[in-house]
Amino acid sequence: MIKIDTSIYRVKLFQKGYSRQKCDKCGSYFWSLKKRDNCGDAPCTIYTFFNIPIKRRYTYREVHRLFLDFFRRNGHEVVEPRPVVARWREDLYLTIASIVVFQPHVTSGITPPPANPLVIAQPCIRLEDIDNVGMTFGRHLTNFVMGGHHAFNYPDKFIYWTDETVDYAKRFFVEEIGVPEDELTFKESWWEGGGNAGPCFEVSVGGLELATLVFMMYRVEDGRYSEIPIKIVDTGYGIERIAWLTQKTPTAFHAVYGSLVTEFHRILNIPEPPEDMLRVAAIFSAMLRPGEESDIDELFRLVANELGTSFKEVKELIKPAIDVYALLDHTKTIALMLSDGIVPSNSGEGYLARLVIRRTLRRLHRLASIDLLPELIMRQISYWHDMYPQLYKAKDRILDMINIELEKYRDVIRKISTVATKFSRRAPSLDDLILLYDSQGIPPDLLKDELEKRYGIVVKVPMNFYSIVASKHSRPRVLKETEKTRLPQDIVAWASSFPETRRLFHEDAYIRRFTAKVLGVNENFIILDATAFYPEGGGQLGDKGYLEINGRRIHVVDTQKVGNVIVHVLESPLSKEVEGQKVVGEVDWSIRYKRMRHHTATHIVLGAIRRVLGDHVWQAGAEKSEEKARLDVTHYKMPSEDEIEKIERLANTIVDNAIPVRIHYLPRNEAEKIYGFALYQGGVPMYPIIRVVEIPEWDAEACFGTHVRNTSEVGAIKIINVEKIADGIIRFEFVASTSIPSYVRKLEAELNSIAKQLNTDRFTVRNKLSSLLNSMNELREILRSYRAYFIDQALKEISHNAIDIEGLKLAIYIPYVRDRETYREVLRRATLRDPKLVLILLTQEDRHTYFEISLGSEAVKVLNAKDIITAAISAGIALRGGGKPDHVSGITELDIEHFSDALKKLIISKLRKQN
RNA sequence: GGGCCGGUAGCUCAGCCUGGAAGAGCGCUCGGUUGGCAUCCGAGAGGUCCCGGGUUCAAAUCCCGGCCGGUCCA
Repeated sequence: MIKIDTSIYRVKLFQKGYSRQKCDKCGSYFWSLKKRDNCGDAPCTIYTFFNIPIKRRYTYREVHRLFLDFFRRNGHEVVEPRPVVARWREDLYLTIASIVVFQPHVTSGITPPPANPLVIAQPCIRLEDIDNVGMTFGRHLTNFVMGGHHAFNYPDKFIYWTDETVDYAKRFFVEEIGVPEDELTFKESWWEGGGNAGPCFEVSVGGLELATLVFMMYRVEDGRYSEIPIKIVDTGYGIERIAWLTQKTPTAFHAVYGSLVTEFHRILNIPEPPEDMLRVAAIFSAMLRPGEESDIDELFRLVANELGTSFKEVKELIKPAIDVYALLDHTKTIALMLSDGIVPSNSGEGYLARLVIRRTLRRLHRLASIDLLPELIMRQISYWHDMYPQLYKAKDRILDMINIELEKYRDVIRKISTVATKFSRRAPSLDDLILLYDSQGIPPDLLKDELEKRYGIVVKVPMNFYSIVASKHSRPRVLKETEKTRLPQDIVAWASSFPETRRLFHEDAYIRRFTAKVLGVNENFIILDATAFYPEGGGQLGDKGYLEINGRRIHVVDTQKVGNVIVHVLESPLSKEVEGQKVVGEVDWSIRYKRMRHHTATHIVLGAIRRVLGDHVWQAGAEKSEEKARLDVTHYKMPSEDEIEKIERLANTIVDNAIPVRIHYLPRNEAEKIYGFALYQGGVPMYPIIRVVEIPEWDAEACFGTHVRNTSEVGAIKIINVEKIADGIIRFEFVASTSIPSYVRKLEAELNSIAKQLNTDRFTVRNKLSSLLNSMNELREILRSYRAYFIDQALKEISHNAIDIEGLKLAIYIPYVRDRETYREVLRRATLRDPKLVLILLTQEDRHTYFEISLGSEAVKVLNAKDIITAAISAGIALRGGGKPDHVSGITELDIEHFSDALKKLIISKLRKQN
């Protein structure tokens, strides 16, 4: 934070009897009508709001309405809330605050706000404090509605600033909610987030922070602060907390979830704690410091003291109730995330959904049964259907996804029992536990329970286990993939100094030949004042073709863009002298036209997939080349053959219907209003005006690419491959138009070459193959009997040739078939049959002799095969090898005859020495 | 996006650290035992140790690259 002029906190309201005071506990400065010891915010105080008289009780929904109405009456336009998945942001997955709705386009000045000033009640999801939810009786939640009134002050247009903002807060709380004014405290503070910062007030009543009033006025870059031209009033009112304040229920969960609290208790078969106990606990819960888990026991102790009961009784009643509160919160968050189109996955935003689901299942598993999850979610869906109609609409899909996640979790539970047997003797170390959680998702507490139950083994799981795990992971930036250029750094810098290139391909996608002026040349990169060459973007590759300069023809091998400047990549460097001259360019039309058709085909296919699989389908990546198109989408399971066929058929219907493709330019706010955020399938453009490519009543996307005029030009669409590339992401590959024959030709060529290898034609290849397989099986049978016969003969030969030496038998075996599997079998059987046998196998290989020596079980007692090798080496024989006492193998430079003689001598002398 | 774990018989997995003749249980086939319910005994079939390179006399095992699955973190 930077040193700021604290006079910004001296707003007009405070002249009416407020005084600036310092908190005894945290040392912060705050403003209040009344003299106080502390800042009035948890954890500096316990909750006293239960004793503050408030005009009346308001339900959660009433507070919601009251908030919007108050600011509407005071000149703010009500703006519709957005999904909890931040589709319009490249750098954030979830909507974590109301201001997120206006970042970065409005806050950076690219787009005007939809209204100014405005008010919004934005559902938000924040997962940072997920472990504290429940424990703090509702101070922490993973989902909440942030009421925000915002004003954007431009240098030439001032709306309002600190005085009015603080005054609105006072009036809302005092006049609308009915809080006695002397109970309000305004704490001076500092806010930072999302690259912006500014001073703020935290508004509290009786220990409960109800609103934050931020005056966003700095940009933060590398720790440096600079003032921004747009000064933004960014406020956040906690609708849940305000409802809690007026209702004075023991917890915020009672105020928000009403009858669901009792329902959840009943379904989970967990008794509700007596209200007086709960209330005492709630009052002290203000002092809980999140993250300090020992605090929770301290809380139970305080409550037990206050009520004169035992610690044990308090803990046994309150602890399970805390779990119920967490489940109330988590199940609603899950429903919201899934209904807004998140698909659970092991990476990307889908992981965030899985994270909440896994935490919920872990708790359910410990408390009751994971099978209850679908029912709990269903209760949330029906309880909230008035505020969130999308929940009910997505009901079937939500349950489908939940059931898939349940099945995955059951796998984990099954794994626990397998893993537990590994630790039947030895308790797992901390490292073991971390490895198991990290790599297999096995929660340590569940393994601990299993081991204690089954083997009585005591396992210690440290309190801060999960933070130990988290600290083991590196943390790269939270950025989604941003558009990257394939140009060298210095070329990017060079190119950005040029004016915007006129985009002829947008004026008319069918322009192939054009005239333009050369603005700049740098080695083999060239920039023109206008071009019909499409630069890579939106998954469509950069154009190829050629430029004619002074009668010379130079190939363009690629086209890229740097901001609004288009850079042509030439095959060879060009002299700077051509700058200022006229050139004629021609786009390689055969490639470009195929790409255009694949691009339009991609929009058609996406529309078809969304209709067949559902609205949760979102583009996760795409590439369009001349030979095929690739489209990755979010979906929770592999589509069936049926669904794929349906998609293909539907897509081709759109082609056959010959629908004109419309392209229009719309201001961002208007485009979003008409088409929704589904516009941003391929990414979010950073422009005030959006280029919308629309296939009427089928698909509309913000898109930079070139498209055909009419869907019929796509010709036809053939899906050629569908695969799961990550959990929750399905890849579709398809070909369109005149690329289909080349695809078919490739298939034919493949089939023909197979047929040719099988010495047949492609129509009889199947028969040929099955007859080949048959004869292979027959041969295998015949081979088996030959091997048996061969082994039998070899065994006879060996026992016939074996000579007696010093109480053992020695045989040399030189197989005349090169079949390792067979002569290994000979070695094994021979030594098994005759325990006194020492069997030497020798074969001649390219440049050396390969040998194996096998000993029977009796022979091993007097002779070690490894010793034979060492003895041979010390006798000067060049050989390399090794093995076990009863079997060695190796190679030698000696030929078979000399080597076998030498070995024989060595073995005999060795045995003699021993006797 | 990054880290970690795994891929061996139809299934569940051991073996890998420390290289040396591919294993167990279940299932399957056959024979016996048993009135039946996960009966018992014996015999047998079943393998691209994920794929491709490398190191080595020798690779399921060690090294490199890839594919597939899982999982954690952002």
